Amino acid sequence: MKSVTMRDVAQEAEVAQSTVSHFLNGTAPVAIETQKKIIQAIRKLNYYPNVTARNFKQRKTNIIGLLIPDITNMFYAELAKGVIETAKEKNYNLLLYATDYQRRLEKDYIELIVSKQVDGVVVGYNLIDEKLWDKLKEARVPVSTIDVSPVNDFWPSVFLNNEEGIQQGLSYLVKIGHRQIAYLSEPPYALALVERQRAFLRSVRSLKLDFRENWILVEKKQRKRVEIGFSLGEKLMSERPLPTAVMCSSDLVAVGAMKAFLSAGLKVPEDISIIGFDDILLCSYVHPSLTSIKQPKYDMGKIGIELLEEVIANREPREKEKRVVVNPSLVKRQSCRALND
Amino acid sequence: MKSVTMRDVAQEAEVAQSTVSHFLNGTAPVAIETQKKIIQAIRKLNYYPNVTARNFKQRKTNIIGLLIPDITNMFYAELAKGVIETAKEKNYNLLLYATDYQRRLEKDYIELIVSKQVDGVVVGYNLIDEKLWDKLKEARVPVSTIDVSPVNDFWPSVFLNNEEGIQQGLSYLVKIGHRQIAYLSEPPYALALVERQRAFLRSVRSLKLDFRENWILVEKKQRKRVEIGFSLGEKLMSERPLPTAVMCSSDLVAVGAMKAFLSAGLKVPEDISIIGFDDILLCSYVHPSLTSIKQPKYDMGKIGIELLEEVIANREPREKEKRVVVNPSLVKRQSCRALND
DNA sequence: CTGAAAGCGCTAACAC
DNA sequence: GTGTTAGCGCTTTCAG
Repeated sequence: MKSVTMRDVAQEAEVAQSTVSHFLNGTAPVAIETQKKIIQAIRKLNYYPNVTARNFKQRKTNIIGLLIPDITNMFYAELAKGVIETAKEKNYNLLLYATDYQRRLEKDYIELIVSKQVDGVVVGYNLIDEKLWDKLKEARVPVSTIDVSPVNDFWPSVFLNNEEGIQQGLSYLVKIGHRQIAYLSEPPYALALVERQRAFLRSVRSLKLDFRENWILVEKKQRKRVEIGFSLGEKLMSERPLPTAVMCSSDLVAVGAMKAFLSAGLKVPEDISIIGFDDILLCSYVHPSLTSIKQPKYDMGKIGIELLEEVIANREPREKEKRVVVNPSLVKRQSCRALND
Repeated sequence: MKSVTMRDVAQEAEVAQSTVSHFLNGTAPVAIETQKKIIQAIRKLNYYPNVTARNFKQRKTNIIGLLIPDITNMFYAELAKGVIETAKEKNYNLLLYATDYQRRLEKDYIELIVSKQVDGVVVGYNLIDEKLWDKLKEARVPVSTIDVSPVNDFWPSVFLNNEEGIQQGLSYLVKIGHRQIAYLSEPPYALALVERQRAFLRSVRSLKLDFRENWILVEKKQRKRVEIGFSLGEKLMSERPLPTAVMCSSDLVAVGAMKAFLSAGLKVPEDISIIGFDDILLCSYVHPSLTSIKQPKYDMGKIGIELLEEVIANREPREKEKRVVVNPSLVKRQSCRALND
C-alpha cells in the first residue's frame, strides 16, 4: 500500500529526483525533453505530490486557522466566507475551529494552533479564557483579530466603527420623522455592543430626541438572540407611550422583536419602524424585510487574512500593531416608515 | 528563528530524543524521575511538538476535508456543524473547501485532496465536474458523500428519505383538511429535488387530492432560491382557483413564496398554508414561523464522518458501499392552519 | 541544465 | 526503562 513518491517518478523517467522537484516547482530550468519524460512518468505512475512532506520541509503548512464560536450563526458564516475566499486567493487553505462557546474546545484548538498545525490564525471573537491569548503570544503564533476587544495591541485587528453605524441609523430615522426611538440590546458581553449602546445614548442626546429610560431595554441573561429580541419586544409593547421606532443591537434581536410586534397585531412598519444591526442575509428573508446597518463582514474577513499575511511575512511583531477600522452603511429595506410624508 | 525541537528538549533533559517521544505519546513507560526532567525541559524551552513532522512521519494528517459549495447557505452551515463537531470528537480537524459553485475552485480543491492534504473528504454536494469523481477514485482517497446523487456505489453515503418527507407533509395537510395543494420548486438539478417532486405527484394521486397542472410550479432558471420562491408565489396567486396550501421544495423557496403572499395582502396561514423542506434555522426566524420537513442535517454530517472514518480504517473499498438512509420529520410551526376546525 | 547529498522533526523498531 | 538508529518524501544547496 505504498504510495508513489517523487523518487519513483525519477526512476521511471530516468532522471534525478531533484530534477523532478525542480520541474514541478519551476525552481530551475529543465530541458523540454526531460520535461516530457517526467510528465509521462507522472501519468504512468499516477503520481501526486505529498503536500505534508513539502510542508514539513518548508516549515509551513499553507493552512490558516479560523477560530469562531459557531458556523451556523450567519454572522460568522458570512465572515468565514470572506476569510476562506481570500485565503484561497493567496493559496492558503482554511482550517475551521468552531468552539461552540465551550471552554474546553477553545483550549484544545489553541493547543493545535500552537503546535504549528497552521501558519497563523484569524480569531473572530473574544476568547472565553483570556489566558489563552498569552499562550498564543508565547508560542509566537501569527495572529490577526476581527472585532475582538483590544486586550492588547500585540496583533493587527479589524474593527467596525460602531458609533458611526448607530449614528447612521438614528439620522435616517430622524430624517424620516421619528423622534421617539427605543433601543433593544442583547447582553453587552463584547465591546462592540457596549459601544453601540453608548453611541445610541450619546446620539439621542445630541439629536435632542425624546428620551425615556424604559425605552432602553438591555437583556441580562445570555440566551438565543431571537428569543431575547422577542421578549424585549414584548416588554417594550407594555410601555406607554410607545416609541415610533426601535433600533436593535443586532439583526437577530431585531427579528425577534419584529416577531413580537407582528404576533401582537402591530404592523411593521406602519405602527412601528425597526432597524437591525449587522445586515446578515436573514434581513432580506423576513417580511417585511429588515432595514439594517451593514457590517461589511466579507470585507472584514478579507482584511483579517490580509493582516495575518503581513504578520506571517514579517515574523517580528511591531511595537504597536495596526488597526483597521471599517465603516458601516445603512441598507434600507421595508421595515421603516416615514412619519412626515 | 529556529524553533524548539524534541532534540533540544532531550538535550536539556539529558535523555534520548526517543524517550521524550515515548513520554509524549505514551508509547512506552517512562520513569517518573525522567518524566519530571522532561516536563521541566519542555517548560523551560517553551516547546510545542511539530504536528507537521508527526503527520509526515505517520503518513496521515488527522485532517478531514469538507467539500461544499457555500458556507453562508444555512443548510450547509448546519451540515458542517455536525461534521466538524463529530470530527473533533474523533480527533480530526476540519479543512473547509467551499467552491462557491465555481468549476475552477472545485478542481483546485480536488487537486489538494488527492495530494494527501487530508486523510479523507466528505463531499456534501454533487460535483459540477463529474470527471473529478474518477480522480478521487484513482488517487484512492477515502471519501464519503452526503446527499449526493449516486454516480456510483464506490463510497458510502448518507441520504434523506425524500419520499417519506413529502408524504409526511402532505398527510399532515390532509389531516387538517387541505385537499387543494400546490407544489413550488426550484430547478430540480439534484436527485433529491427530483425525488421530492415525484413523491409529491405520487402522493397527490394516492391521497386522491384535487389536482391541477398549474399548481405545480417548477422554476427553470437557476437563481437565488428566495427569489425563485417569490416569483413562483406571485405566479401561483394569479391562478384560479387558488390552492389552500402549498408545499415547497426547500425552506428558502417557501420563505420567498411567503413573502409574495404577505406582500400581496394574503394572510399566512389564514388564507393559505405553507410548508417548507429542510428545516433550517431560518424557519423559526420568520413570521409566521414556517412549518417544515426536517432534514436531520447535523446527524447527516455526523454520519458522514462516521462513514468516512470506516473507509479510512478499511482502506480497501468493498464491492458495494454502504448507504445510510435517514428519515425526515415534520416540525409543526405556525404556517399551517386547520380548515376543518 | 542535471544530479548527489544533506537534512527537516519526528516515530518506531530494536537492542541493551 | 532508555538509547540507537533508520528513515518518512521532499526541497535545496552546490558541483559539475
